Amino acid sequence: MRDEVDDLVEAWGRERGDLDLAPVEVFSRISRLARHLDLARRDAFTAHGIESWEFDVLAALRRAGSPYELSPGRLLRETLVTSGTMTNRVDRLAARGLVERLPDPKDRRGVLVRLTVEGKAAVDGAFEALLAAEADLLADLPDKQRTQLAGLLRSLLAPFS
Amino acid sequence: MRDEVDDLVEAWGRERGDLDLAPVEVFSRISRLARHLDLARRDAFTAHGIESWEFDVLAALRRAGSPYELSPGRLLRETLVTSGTMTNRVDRLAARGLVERLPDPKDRRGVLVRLTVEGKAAVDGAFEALLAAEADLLADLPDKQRTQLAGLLRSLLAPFS
DNA sequence: GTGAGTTATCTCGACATCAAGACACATTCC
DNA sequence: GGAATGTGTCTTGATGTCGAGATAACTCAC
Repeated sequence: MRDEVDDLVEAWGRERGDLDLAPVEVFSRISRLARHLDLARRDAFTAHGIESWEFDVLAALRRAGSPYELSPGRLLRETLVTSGTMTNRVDRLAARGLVERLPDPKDRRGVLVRLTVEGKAAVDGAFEALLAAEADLLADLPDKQRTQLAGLLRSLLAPFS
Repeated sequence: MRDEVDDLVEAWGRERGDLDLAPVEVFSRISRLARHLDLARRDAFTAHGIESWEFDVLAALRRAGSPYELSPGRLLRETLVTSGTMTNRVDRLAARGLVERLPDPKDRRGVLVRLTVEGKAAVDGAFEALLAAEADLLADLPDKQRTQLAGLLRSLLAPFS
């Protein structure tokens, strides 16, 4: 079975036969899979009326557990965006009624972002759709190989933690 | 060895123990690795005075082989951006002297974008730096496992081609 | 050849993001 | 208690991208 990256490596090999292209075989596939996954996510979420960036924020709140509250600062560290972006995102999510802003009782500078009942329903539905879409992409890979793949990816990712 | 995704899966498991989170073990790692790789690319390219988007365009031209010419349309299909973006990118690359625009002798509507000598030198240097950075990320993974990983990723990616 | 439909590129307005800085409040140390 | 420093959030301006539309030129059937 051949994929896009085999073509890419072949083209580079023709032009730069002096270089060891083994890293490309791994990382170019990771980049491309990430791009395809983004599209699959977008589709799965669109069916539930939310967008990817909305899911990222709502999911962080959902994972925090009841009462589903986090500070904007914590949210931006979880989602790896800047503070300006997070202000904008929370504004729009609040306008849609999926989250609400509360004053932090412990710190008068602070704010807490809390998932509403509607927000919880939205993120739960979207997450189930995402899992279904991802399971689909994995359908052809036997369990044993999937586990092996997860393990290999973990050892690449672990140094970053 | 534990990574960020183990924490993520654990958190979801606490909240949604009813769901099979196996797909997350694969795809969340792929997304995160892609993000880390982007940062590593940025660093490697910065040392050579170019940016990631510049590399994407220059590399497509470089891979095409001598005389290093492609149409804007072909370039946007290779790099997956829209036409407005490509016009902007070619403008800026031409202003920096890394590419030049030529009329297409075969089609008077058309334009060819050609790598200059400076552009070729820039992309070759940047590609070597990228390979070195990627090889670094793979340093701890034995050859055999790297090959195995590439193979598993290929079987995930192949359906998209 | 002429006209309809297609293809290639560029232009332009809208928008989300980023990065830097402003502002308010907390905390610490003297 | 008061000054200096730290922390948390929001505001602002610049930038790159997208997407729709405009223009020019090609192709093919008649």
